[in-house]
Amino acid sequence: MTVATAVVDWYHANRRDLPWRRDGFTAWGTLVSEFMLQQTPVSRVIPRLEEWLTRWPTPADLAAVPPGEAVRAWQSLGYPRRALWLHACAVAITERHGGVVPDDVDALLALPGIGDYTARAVAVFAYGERHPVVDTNIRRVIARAVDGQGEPGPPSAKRDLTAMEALLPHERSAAAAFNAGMMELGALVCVARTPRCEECPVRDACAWRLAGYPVYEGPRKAVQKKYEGSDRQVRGLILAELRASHIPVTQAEIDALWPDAPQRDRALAGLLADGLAIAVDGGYVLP
DNA sequence: CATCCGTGGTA
DNA sequence: TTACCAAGGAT
Repeated sequence: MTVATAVVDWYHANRRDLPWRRDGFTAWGTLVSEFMLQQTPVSRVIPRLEEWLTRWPTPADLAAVPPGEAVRAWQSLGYPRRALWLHACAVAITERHGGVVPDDVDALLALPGIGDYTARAVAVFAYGERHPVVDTNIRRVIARAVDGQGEPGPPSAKRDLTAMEALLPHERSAAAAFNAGMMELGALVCVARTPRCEECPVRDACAWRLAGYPVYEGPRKAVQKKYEGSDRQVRGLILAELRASHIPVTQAEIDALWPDAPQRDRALAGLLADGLAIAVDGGYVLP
């Protein structure tokens, strides 16, 4: 049995019942879910996703409201620029693609907020196209099972896609199941901290296991800066105030949110530059 | 290629 | 408590 077959069989027996895997889930739903899942865990995405798709069941529905409504409905999913990009995406799909989510990777890549991962994920999971998909889970599984390393090195789109392509089944539905299965394997079994190798469908072929689990010696990932006291935190505080208010938030109210004036000004300027806030008479509002 | 961009859960 | 981690993308 090949690695691909083992992963596909395991996936069919162990896949979680997630909203975006339901029968009849739309391509638009897939696109929204992929935006939300960019760096945000599944458990936090599910409730927001249901709300969004109930309120905006098609791209045209979202495109018809101001972008600030998207930012507000994003709530605390984090990285709120994604809400802005998703709204811009809905506008572009409505204007350029007749309201239909494209199935072509290059057309998807041309949309705001869609990069290499999301473009392929939509083409594969919404439309069943045959492409390799590479996300953080798959990079880790390949690093271990194929390369015999405990952690993936720095991302390299060409190398990662080549590695995935080499394993990808030819038949479209099998290829889609393999992509999903590799992601699910990385999410449930081949996890970052304490992998559950005894449950792994490819343990007998895993290069990392066969090599005796060598400790990773390559370049370390850049450490994420502390959130407490960061510009990100201040931006978050200001944006939460804008989301909560339906009238302009005054400069005085913003001043009360954070004591360090230069940092506060920097955060507000950043929000304005990103289009997450706009200055109006009497203060600041969502776009 | 490195850095910036939120927020919350977990070991 | 701190540090790491989570279906990335833009610049």
